[in-house]
Amino acid sequence: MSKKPVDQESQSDPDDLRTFEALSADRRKKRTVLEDHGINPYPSRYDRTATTGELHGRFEGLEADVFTGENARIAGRLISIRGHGKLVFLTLQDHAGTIQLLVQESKRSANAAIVLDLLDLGDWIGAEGEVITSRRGELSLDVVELTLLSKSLRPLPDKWHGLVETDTRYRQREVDLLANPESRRVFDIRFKAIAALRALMNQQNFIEVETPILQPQAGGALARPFFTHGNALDIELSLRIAPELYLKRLVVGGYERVFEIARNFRNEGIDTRHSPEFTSLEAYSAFGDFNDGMDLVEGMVLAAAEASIDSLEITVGQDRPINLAGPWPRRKLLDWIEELVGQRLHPSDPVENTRKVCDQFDVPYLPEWGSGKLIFELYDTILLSTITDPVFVCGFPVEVSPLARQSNDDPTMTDRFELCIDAKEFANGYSELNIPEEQQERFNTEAESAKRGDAEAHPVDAAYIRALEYGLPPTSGIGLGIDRLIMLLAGVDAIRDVILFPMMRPEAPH
RNA sequence: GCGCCUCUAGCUCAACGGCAGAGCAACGGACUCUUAAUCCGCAGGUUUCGGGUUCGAAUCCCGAGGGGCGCACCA
Repeated sequence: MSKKPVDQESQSDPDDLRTFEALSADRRKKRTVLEDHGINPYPSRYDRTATTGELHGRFEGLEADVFTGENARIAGRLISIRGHGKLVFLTLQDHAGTIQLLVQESKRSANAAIVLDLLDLGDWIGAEGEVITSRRGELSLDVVELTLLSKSLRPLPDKWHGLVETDTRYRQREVDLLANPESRRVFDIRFKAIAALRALMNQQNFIEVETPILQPQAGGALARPFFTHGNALDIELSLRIAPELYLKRLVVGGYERVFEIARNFRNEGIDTRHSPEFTSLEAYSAFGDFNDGMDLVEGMVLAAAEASIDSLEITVGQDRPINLAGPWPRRKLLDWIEELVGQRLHPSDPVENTRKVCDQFDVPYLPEWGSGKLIFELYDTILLSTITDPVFVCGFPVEVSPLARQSNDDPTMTDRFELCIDAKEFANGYSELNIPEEQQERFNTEAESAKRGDAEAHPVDAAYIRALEYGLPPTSGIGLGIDRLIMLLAGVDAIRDVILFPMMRPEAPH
């Protein structure tokens, strides 16, 4: 053995390496030193007297270099340190925002000096002192006492760039939230919008209910479900794809106005606008029809916008301005299609004719689809993409609406609408089909397509038919896609940016 | 499912066939008004993983894994 390896060995002393392990070890070591000073790095509680938001609210507009004479105790995460020898500036972040701590050697306690010396970015701390403004005029706490509330053992992301990698942002949302203000902004919009929707529904006398997520048979929408197994009953269960059928059974039971903010699960593709797990708000209201549904949806979206962003002007992505100002136009689907393709189409048309139009516009189709489904495909591919500002598209073929009531003047069409904004569907609603025999027939038709291999056909639901036989009043039903609404309000393009913990492949073991 | 792109220090990014670098964070030091503080110093790497080509690979090729974006299905 030569001398060289010995030198290398001493240089690779773990204490000297600045690898992640060493960064973390530094912090553990500081924690130990704190304990040596008799300081508990994980105290059980802290009495704060104010939040950053309260302080900024109360003392906004003070001149520079003001001593208010008022003491405060605040708590939060340490996100920045700017040292000047005997004077140190800290930035503390709590749920409401940030505030500057000014720690002067001449003012701080002996304990505060020890804690200050052993702090790391990311630590949770409590600070007590006088509310002042700095010479530059920034509201600050002139710190007398510093308390460590919880030691952070991992280094924070770059304070300027934050956490950028989408993979890590989604997998470790807690880090994304603590490091990226933009991410917090998006979720604040989400929580405010949902709270506003709840408040609106309560105010309109809707009862909030909960219906099964584990169901013997998933219905209420056309989608592929997830399956699981229930051990106790030894049965196969589906995760719900929509709460619709159970909610209408509650209307049968006498709850005239019900709604549910429902997590739905669909075993389908993941992309920027689809998540296997997503949230919808469905509401059912006895004695109304689909026109009432449109009124309700418009009110919901406007209330959510007002509460969360206080604006009806939105820019989505880089450059897609949307104006939410109502009232929103209500346009008949068949009229609009006629404008786009240059001829009047109808579900009762011979299917060859409708196929010809689809060919003309490069809209692909399957041989078993009738004219109604083909018209819907034309809507989905060539009409939807032209929409920017909100519009209700009204009147959909029976063939693609197995749970909607037939129009009074046209048995091949239903009283159904979709709300479209920015080339996406946001809400769906209709006058509910409440004639048991007719519903049974619709189910039978769906069962036939299932037999032909359509994995998304609506299953026959005997319990639902039985419920209808007890009598469902005329009912207006709507479903609003919450995630897409939040995307719109926050102006983001990816559904995973509005879901706290989106579904990801499990992390690879190290 | 198919195609394209991507993975480099804890974080954000360079280097694109020729010694693996910077900023932030860290560590040591100076500093009582900074706020992306500043200044001096020091350190930090299995370039996602496994093969291959080459005198030489972060770089080129093949494969695996993670992620992203399109297309298809769906809301």
